[in-house]
Amino acid sequence: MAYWLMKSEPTVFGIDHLAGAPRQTTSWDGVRNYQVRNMLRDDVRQGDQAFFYHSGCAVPGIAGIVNIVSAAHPDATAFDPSSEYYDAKSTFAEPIWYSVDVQLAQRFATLVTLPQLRGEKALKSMKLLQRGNRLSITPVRAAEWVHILALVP
DNA sequence: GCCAACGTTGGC
DNA sequence: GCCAACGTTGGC
Repeated sequence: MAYWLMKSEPTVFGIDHLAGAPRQTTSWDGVRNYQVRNMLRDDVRQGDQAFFYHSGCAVPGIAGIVNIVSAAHPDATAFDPSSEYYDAKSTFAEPIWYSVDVQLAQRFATLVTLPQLRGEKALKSMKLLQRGNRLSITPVRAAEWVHILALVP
Protein backbone atom coordinates (compact mmCIF):
# COMPACT_ATOMS: atom_id res chain seq x y z
CA MET A 1 0.00 0.00 0.00
CA ALA A 2 1.28 3.41 -0.98
CA TYR A 3 0.75 6.96 0.21
CA TRP A 4 0.10 10.09 -1.83
CA LEU A 5 -0.60 13.77 -1.48
CA MET A 6 -3.35 15.26 -3.63
CA LYS A 7 -3.73 19.00 -4.10
CA SER A 8 -6.96 20.86 -4.62
CA GLU A 9 -8.00 24.46 -4.35
CA PRO A 10 -10.53 24.70 -1.54
CA THR A 11 -12.56 27.32 -3.41
CA VAL A 12 -12.99 24.84 -6.27
CA PHE A 13 -13.18 21.58 -4.34
CA GLY A 14 -12.07 21.47 -0.73
CA ILE A 15 -12.36 18.87 1.97
CA ASP A 16 -15.73 20.31 3.01
CA HIS A 17 -17.06 19.59 -0.47
CA LEU A 18 -15.88 16.01 -0.13
CA ALA A 19 -17.46 15.73 3.32
CA GLY A 20 -20.78 16.81 1.81
CA ALA A 21 -20.63 14.58 -1.26
CA PRO A 22 -22.72 11.41 -1.53
CA ARG A 23 -20.95 8.60 0.40
CA GLN A 24 -18.24 11.24 0.96
CA THR A 25 -16.79 9.99 -2.28
CA THR A 26 -15.76 11.76 -5.46
CA SER A 27 -13.97 11.13 -8.70
CA TRP A 28 -10.59 12.89 -8.65
CA ASP A 29 -10.88 14.21 -12.19
CA GLY A 30 -9.49 17.08 -14.22
CA VAL A 31 -5.88 15.95 -14.09
CA ARG A 32 -4.31 17.25 -17.31
CA ASN A 33 -0.63 16.75 -16.68
CA TYR A 34 1.11 13.71 -18.16
CA GLN A 35 3.38 13.00 -15.21
CA VAL A 36 0.42 13.01 -12.87
CA ARG A 37 -1.66 11.02 -15.35
CA ASN A 38 1.01 8.33 -15.44
CA MET A 39 1.11 8.12 -11.66
CA LEU A 40 -2.66 7.90 -11.45
CA ARG A 41 -2.89 5.27 -14.14
CA ASP A 42 0.10 3.13 -13.23
CA ASP A 43 0.92 3.57 -9.57
CA VAL A 44 -2.14 4.60 -7.56
CA ARG A 45 -4.00 1.53 -6.31
CA GLN A 46 -7.24 0.81 -4.57
CA GLY A 47 -6.46 0.71 -0.86
CA ASP A 48 -3.81 3.41 -1.01
CA GLN A 49 -4.23 6.50 1.14
CA ALA A 50 -3.61 10.15 0.42
CA PHE A 51 -3.38 13.46 2.20
CA PHE A 52 -5.93 15.98 0.97
CA TYR A 53 -3.95 19.19 0.52
CA HIS A 54 -5.42 22.67 0.14
CA SER A 55 -3.45 24.81 -2.33
CA GLY A 56 -3.83 28.25 -3.85
CA CYS A 57 -5.40 29.68 -0.72
CA ALA A 58 -4.57 31.86 2.26
CA VAL A 59 -3.48 28.94 4.45
CA PRO A 60 -2.10 26.08 2.36
CA GLY A 61 -1.82 22.76 4.16
CA ILE A 62 -3.05 19.23 4.69
CA ALA A 63 -6.74 19.16 5.53
CA GLY A 64 -7.31 15.45 5.98
CA ILE A 65 -6.97 11.95 4.63
CA VAL A 66 -8.73 10.12 1.82
CA ASN A 67 -8.87 6.48 0.85
CA ILE A 68 -8.36 5.52 -2.76
CA VAL A 69 -11.46 3.42 -3.39
CA SER A 70 -10.96 2.64 -7.07
CA ALA A 71 -8.02 2.17 -9.36
CA ALA A 72 -7.70 4.51 -12.32
CA HIS A 73 -10.50 4.64 -14.87
CA PRO A 74 -10.92 6.96 -17.86
CA ASP A 75 -11.72 10.52 -16.80
CA ALA A 76 -15.32 11.15 -17.82
CA THR A 77 -14.88 14.93 -17.89
CA ALA A 78 -12.54 14.55 -20.88
CA PHE A 79 -15.46 13.18 -22.92
CA ASP A 80 -17.91 15.92 -21.90
CA PRO A 81 -17.94 18.91 -24.27
CA SER A 82 -19.62 21.03 -21.61
CA SER A 83 -16.83 20.38 -19.12
CA GLU A 84 -13.94 22.77 -18.71
CA TYR A 85 -11.77 19.65 -18.76
CA TYR A 86 -13.07 18.45 -22.13
CA ASP A 87 -10.40 17.09 -24.46
CA ALA A 88 -11.50 16.15 -27.97
CA LYS A 89 -8.38 14.02 -28.40
CA SER A 90 -9.43 11.67 -25.61
CA THR A 91 -11.81 9.00 -26.90
CA PHE A 92 -13.59 6.03 -25.34
CA ALA A 93 -11.45 3.72 -27.47
CA GLU A 94 -8.24 5.50 -26.53
CA PRO A 95 -8.64 7.56 -23.39
CA ILE A 96 -5.87 9.99 -22.57
CA TRP A 97 -6.87 11.09 -19.10
CA TYR A 98 -7.62 9.09 -15.99
CA SER A 99 -9.12 9.62 -12.58
CA VAL A 100 -9.42 7.64 -9.36
CA ASP A 101 -12.23 7.64 -6.83
CA VAL A 102 -11.47 8.88 -3.34
CA GLN A 103 -13.47 8.64 -0.13
CA LEU A 104 -13.02 10.85 2.90
CA ALA A 105 -11.30 8.97 5.71
CA GLN A 106 -10.54 11.78 8.15
CA ARG A 107 -10.97 15.52 8.28
CA PHE A 108 -8.42 17.21 10.53
CA ALA A 109 -9.71 19.60 13.15
CA THR A 110 -7.08 22.09 12.00
CA LEU A 111 -4.78 22.02 8.99
CA VAL A 112 -1.22 20.84 9.15
CA THR A 113 0.04 23.97 7.42
CA LEU A 114 2.72 24.30 4.80
CA PRO A 115 5.00 26.37 7.07
CA GLN A 116 4.59 23.66 9.72
CA LEU A 117 5.65 21.00 7.22
CA ARG A 118 8.61 23.11 6.12
CA GLY A 119 9.69 23.37 9.73
CA GLU A 120 10.11 19.61 10.08
CA LYS A 121 13.63 18.39 9.40
CA ALA A 122 12.31 14.86 8.85
CA LEU A 123 10.30 16.15 5.89
CA LYS A 124 13.13 18.00 4.16
CA SER A 125 13.12 15.67 1.15
CA MET A 126 9.35 15.43 0.79
CA LYS A 127 8.28 15.89 -2.83
CA LEU A 128 5.72 18.52 -1.95
CA LEU A 129 8.37 20.71 -0.41
CA GLN A 130 10.89 20.53 -3.24
CA ARG A 131 11.68 23.72 -5.11
CA GLY A 132 9.57 24.18 -8.21
CA ASN A 133 7.27 21.26 -7.53
CA ARG A 134 3.92 21.86 -9.15
CA LEU A 135 2.52 18.37 -9.54
CA SER A 136 -1.00 18.04 -8.20
CA ILE A 137 -0.31 14.51 -6.95
CA THR A 138 2.98 13.49 -5.34
CA PRO A 139 4.13 10.32 -3.61
CA VAL A 140 4.61 10.35 0.16
CA ARG A 141 7.05 8.00 1.84
CA ALA A 142 5.78 5.81 4.68
CA ALA A 143 8.14 7.53 7.12
CA GLU A 144 6.85 10.94 6.01
CA TRP A 145 3.27 9.78 6.33
CA VAL A 146 3.81 8.60 9.90
CA HIS A 147 5.71 11.74 10.80
CA ILE A 148 2.92 13.97 9.51
CA LEU A 149 0.24 11.96 11.30
CA ALA A 150 2.04 12.77 14.55
CA LEU A 151 1.60 16.48 13.77
CA VAL A 152 -2.18 16.22 13.50
CA PRO A 153 -3.78 17.88 16.51
C1' DG B 1 15.36 17.92 -32.35
C1' DC B 2 16.07 22.71 -30.77
C1' DC B 3 14.40 26.55 -28.49
C1' DA B 4 11.67 30.77 -27.81
C1' DA B 5 7.20 32.06 -26.50
C1' DC B 6 3.50 31.26 -23.91
C1' DG B 7 0.51 29.16 -20.24
C1' DT B 8 -0.12 27.27 -15.62
C1' DT B 9 0.76 26.49 -10.84
C1' DG B 10 1.02 28.11 -6.48
C1' DG B 11 3.47 30.49 -2.68
C1' DC B 12 4.00 34.93 -1.04
C1' DG C 1 -0.66 41.11 -8.20
C1' DC C 2 4.04 39.40 -8.62
C1' DC C 3 7.20 36.09 -9.85
C1' DA C 4 9.79 31.61 -10.02
C1' DA C 5 9.57 27.28 -11.97
C1' DC C 6 8.29 24.22 -15.13
C1' DG C 7 5.31 22.12 -18.94
C1' DT C 8 3.57 22.64 -23.57
C1' DT C 9 3.37 24.36 -28.16
C1' DG C 10 4.86 25.26 -32.60
C1' DG C 11 8.06 27.29 -36.01
C1' DC C 12 12.20 26.15 -38.11
